[in-house]
Amino acid sequence: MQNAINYELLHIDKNSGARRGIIHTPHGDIQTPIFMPVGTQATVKAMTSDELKEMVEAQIILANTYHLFLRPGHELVREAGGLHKFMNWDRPILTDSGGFQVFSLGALRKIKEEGVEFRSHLDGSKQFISPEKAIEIEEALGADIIMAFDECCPYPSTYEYTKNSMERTTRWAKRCKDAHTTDNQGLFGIVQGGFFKDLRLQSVNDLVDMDFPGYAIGGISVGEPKEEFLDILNYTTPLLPENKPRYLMGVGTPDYLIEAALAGIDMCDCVLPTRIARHGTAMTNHGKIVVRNASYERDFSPLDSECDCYTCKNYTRAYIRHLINTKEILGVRLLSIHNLRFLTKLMDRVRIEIENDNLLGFRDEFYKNYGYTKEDN
RNA sequence: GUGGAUGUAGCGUAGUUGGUUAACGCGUCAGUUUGUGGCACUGAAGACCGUGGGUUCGAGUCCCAUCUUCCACC
Repeated sequence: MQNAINYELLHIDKNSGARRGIIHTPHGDIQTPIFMPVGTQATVKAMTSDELKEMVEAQIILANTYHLFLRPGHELVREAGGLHKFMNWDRPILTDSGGFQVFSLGALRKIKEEGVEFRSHLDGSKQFISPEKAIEIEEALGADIIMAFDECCPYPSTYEYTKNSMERTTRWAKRCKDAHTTDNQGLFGIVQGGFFKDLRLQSVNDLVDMDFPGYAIGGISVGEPKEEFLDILNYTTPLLPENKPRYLMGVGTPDYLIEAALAGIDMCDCVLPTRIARHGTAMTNHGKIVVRNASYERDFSPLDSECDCYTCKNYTRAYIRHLINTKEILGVRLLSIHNLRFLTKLMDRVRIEIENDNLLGFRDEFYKNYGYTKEDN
């Protein structure tokens, strides 16, 4: 079976582990490192496809298996012609498997070897997702990159719990691979093992033996101190094969994205830019600003004077504050455009700095402007 | 003019038979948010309880007067 997903390594930063590359997918190429906006329910909240392409310049977006399975149902999406057609997005899509919901639904689920029993957050009905079921759903959705069904351990978890969970995730990864039938989708394995290096090493080795077209690091950025995040990130990433894409799940903030790239990560995703946009916060080169605060009431300057996005070129902080405080949907849209553009632009810059072997230098410069040190969050 | 209601935070209200720091919603102010369960969550400031007397150990609560606003009647 020919791989749907192929990674082309272009350059490695001489002063760090950072790498510049291209991921070839059935819906086009992705320049890496890349930040991927999250569109859980087949929509990056408040954004049209055209806005994502023209204003944000997103190269790939995410959607979620669990949510689309519950509503509208994967069979309906299949009938619609797959996610790309359904949501009018012709660039690459990645679907998360529902593994994160094993973690985030907490009390609403029961984990067994066979799979996970969920109680639907919508109507309380019992639902069951196994590795085979997750793949069936993901194949119906039709994303370019599909994720194995895993368990994301909470922080902190005991060694024993983490080990059992990680080994089960590995068995599930094998079952996902066996269940996977399509040849136009690349199935990525997910490295677990919590905050224990020997478990991370074991997870990587077991998954690499299965030969996936790409690997993700899951189970970090779940509430741990930044130091522990960096420790596991910098330990785990170099263990992954050089000729496959590496995806760090659930990151994040500008500093985490830069650290991830430095470690040799190619892809990241996070709800943060769109979520904080909906709650009235903007990311800028000088730190985040809570634009709904009174200090911006008469601030007629753009969110970020160095930003070239649609929002910053056309609207002021005072106006966006007014929109957010009056709960006008345009406020959410303008902030979402800005925050997403801010991160895609940040990653554009990261790619250039890698080509110049200067990502470390850029990190220090960025941290200085952003107003925090390497140790801060 | 007569009778009846009404007055508690910026706004709208709750405050049992009188009993510690007068409650709630909205608003205001600030903080949180990392493979989005819900999309919000957490916290703070803000009230001489219309005013003046009185009863009582103690009054937002009871009594008297007065003012405000509203309703009905003349």
